Parts: sequence; C-alpha cells; structure tokens
Amino acid sequence: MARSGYFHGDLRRALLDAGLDAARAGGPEAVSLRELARTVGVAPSAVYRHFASHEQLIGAIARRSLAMVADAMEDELARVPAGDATAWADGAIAAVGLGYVRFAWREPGLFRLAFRAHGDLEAAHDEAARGASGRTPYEQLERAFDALEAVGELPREQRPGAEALAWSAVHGFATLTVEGPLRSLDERTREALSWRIVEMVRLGLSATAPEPGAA
Amino acid sequence: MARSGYFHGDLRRALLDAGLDAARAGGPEAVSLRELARTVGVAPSAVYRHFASHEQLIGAIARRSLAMVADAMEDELARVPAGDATAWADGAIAAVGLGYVRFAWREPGLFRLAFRAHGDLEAAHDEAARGASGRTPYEQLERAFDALEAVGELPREQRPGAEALAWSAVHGFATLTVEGPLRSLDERTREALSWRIVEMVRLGLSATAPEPGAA
DNA sequence: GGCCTAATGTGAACGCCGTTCACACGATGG
DNA sequence: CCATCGTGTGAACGGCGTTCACATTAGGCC
Repeated sequence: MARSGYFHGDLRRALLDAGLDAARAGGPEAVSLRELARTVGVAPSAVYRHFASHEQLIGAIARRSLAMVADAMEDELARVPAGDATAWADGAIAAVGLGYVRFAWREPGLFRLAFRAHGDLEAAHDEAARGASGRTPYEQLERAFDALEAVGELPREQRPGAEALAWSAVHGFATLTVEGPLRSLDERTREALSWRIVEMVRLGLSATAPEPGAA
Repeated sequence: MARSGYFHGDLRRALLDAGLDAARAGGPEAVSLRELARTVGVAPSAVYRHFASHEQLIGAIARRSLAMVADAMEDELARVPAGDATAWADGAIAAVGLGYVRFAWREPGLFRLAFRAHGDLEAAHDEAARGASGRTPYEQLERAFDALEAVGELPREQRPGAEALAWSAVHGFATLTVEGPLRSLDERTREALSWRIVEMVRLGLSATAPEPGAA
C-alpha cells in the first residue's frame, strides 16, 4: 500500500476524482479513459482492473454526481423554516426543485454527465447515487411530496406519478437552460422562471384532473 | 451531373438521409462521419466538401429532426376540432405537448440527437428546423399559447415565459422517459402521465402566482 | 524467513474515429 | 479546345477504447 512507484494505492478513487474534475470542466465528452489514466499517471490498460469499460467508468462518475445533486437538494431543504407543517411542505417542494436546478447551473458539466448513463440502467436509483443524507435525488422529491400529502395539500389520486410530473418539469427546465435552446437566458430570468416552475407544479398537482378527451 | 461513377450527384442530401437512418436506429452516438461516408459509398474526406466538421453534420441532421418534431406537432394540432375557440385553445396546448412527447417515443434516436447540438447555437430556432408547416417546434408552442391568451385563459402577467415553462415540463418528461430514469415506464402509464403533464401546465399557468418567499 | 498466489500495473498492438492535404477527375464556360 | 473550379480520392496523423501477454508487488502459508 505504501507508494512503491508501481502500485498506485487507490487507483479507483483517484480515477473517479480525476473524472469528476474533468467532467466539471468539460462535461461528459471531456471524460476520456486515456486522459484520466494520464492525469493519474498510469497506463490506460490499468483502468480495466477497476472498471469493465469506459461506459462503466462514466456510470460510476454519474452516480457520484447524482449523490451531489441529492446533497444540493438536502442543503436547500435544510434552510426551510421548520415551524408550520403546511408551510414546511410548501417550502420543501420548492426547495428540492430549486436545489436541483441550481445544482445544474452551478455544475453544468456534472449535471450533463449525470443523465448520460445509458449503459447500466437506473443509475439514479443506485446505492452509489446517495448523498450524505443517504437519499437519492428521487427520494428527496418523494420526501417533499410525503410532507405535502400528510398536510392534505395533495389529492390522493394525484399522488401516484406526482413525483414523475414534478421531476419532469424541473428536469426539463434544468436541461433546456443548461444544454438546450434556453441556455442563453440570463441569471435573473432563469431564477424567476424556476420559481414559477415549482409554483406551476404545486398548483397543477393540487387539483383533480379530468379524463383525457379525444385522440 | 449524370452518374459518372466519380461524382455523386447530391452527396449532401444523401449524407443527411443516411444520417437520419443511422440516428433513427442507434441515436446520436451511431452517427459517425466515416460510417455515413461508407453507406453512401464515398471517401470520408469527401464529406468535408459539404460539412465543415462532424459536429456540423450532426447539427444539420438535428435541424431535420427538429423539423420532424414540428410536423408531428402540426399533425396533432390538425385533429383538434375547430368549433369553439376556447375549446380549440385548450385542445391546442394539449396537442402540441402530446405531439412532442409522442414524437420522442416514436423516434427516440432522432429526438435524442435533436437536442445534442451544442456547437452551432440555437439549432432549434434555425430556418432548417422548420417543418412542412413552416414553423419550428417552439413556434408551434407559441401558437397554442396565442390561442389560449386570445380566449382569456392565460393571465397577461403569465404570458412571458409561459412557453418556457410548458416546454420545460413536456421536454423533461420526454427526456426522462426516453433516455432517463423513467425510461422503463410501460406505454399505458406513459400515456396517462403525458395527459397529466399538459393538464398541470394548463392549470399551473391559468392562475396568478405569488412572489418568491425566502432565499 | 522464503515461497506461491492473486491482485495490480505495463507495453504494444488492433481497429475505430475525426481531420488534413496533396492530388485526380470532370463539368462548365470562355 | 482549353482553363478553371467544384467535387471526390488516398494516404497519413493523432486520439480513442479495448485486448492480451507479461512484469511487479502484497500478503498469506508453510
């Protein structure tokens, strides 16, 4: 384990750290296996002792990024005033949404990488995607909706799928502003729109919806 | 111009067609410049007579895909019953949203490629992104909101940014179900959720929202 | 303490990729 | 008929992910 010059010590961890740095700076496309090996000072083939493929390397970095998303949501949740349960539930759903999009803006490279893991399914629900709070981003969302339902602000028939709807709105906004056609928005309007997004979600989910009409 | 065996005839068009096929089958990562040249029966370097780089090739294919998105939205709009203006406006906003997500499900490869064009900015607003109706996807959305506003169902102060919010919700849902953590949803729940998405957008935008509270 | 084994890192090679450049071809217009 | 210019060729470059035989070392076992 002592630095012998031949063995690295903790190559796996070092590769992930280097990968996070690279993705932070240049997004997913900047994370090349050979480049990471170079940064860490090791032959490219050595990487395969710890990851089966480039795709799995990316997947592992994606999980770490997701954990950071969960932490960002947790931080935002932590500053919701505790007092009233109803007020807290309202604040919580705003907090998780804002934490999500703000992470995307603060770390666009990591955010883009986090949702680029096609190979190993469901990285978002993986153990390694848990942050310091022990929760995945999705579970943070669930927590906020649990509170909302407990307080009677979320109709029972809206609950299944409610997370999916909220996640869609927030994720779409984050995506379009980070790497999509809305990426040229200035920070003020972005911030204002993100508030309206969570408001839209809350309003849209607090009522009973009719059945589909035609087609 | 006659097929001489040396000159191709319309290489640019042929490359785009081949690119659409490749993306349809394997998504953005399946569209390699060399592979396309091979399919068309031409040397890789010949591609550079028509596109400055691989990225611009992808960009051109992305624009064609966006045009197809606009067409899908147009098709869905066309089957909204015309009668009442209010009913039409309601139907229109549902139609554009559903057209969008249904295109994503029908052509996941093209959809994924369409929103991967980082290089040349604003492909979504480009001329080449117009479909048979002469409109971009974004303009289709605008059209539906114009109708909604004309009928008095969209408060004036909600209008600026309304397209961004609606687009976010719909795009996020499409993304998460096509290449994200929600991609394992079965078709029935997907379809049901997409209805609820547009309902959420309509409800969420039909009311006046309060100012942001704290932080 | 000295060996065996399993884990870990090396180096060279393979085929793919995007890109460049000097060159070949052929349609077109003076 | 010839010069020109747009279009396609072929070979080469460096970078990529991946593989495989081989080198090196840590740690357990006698």
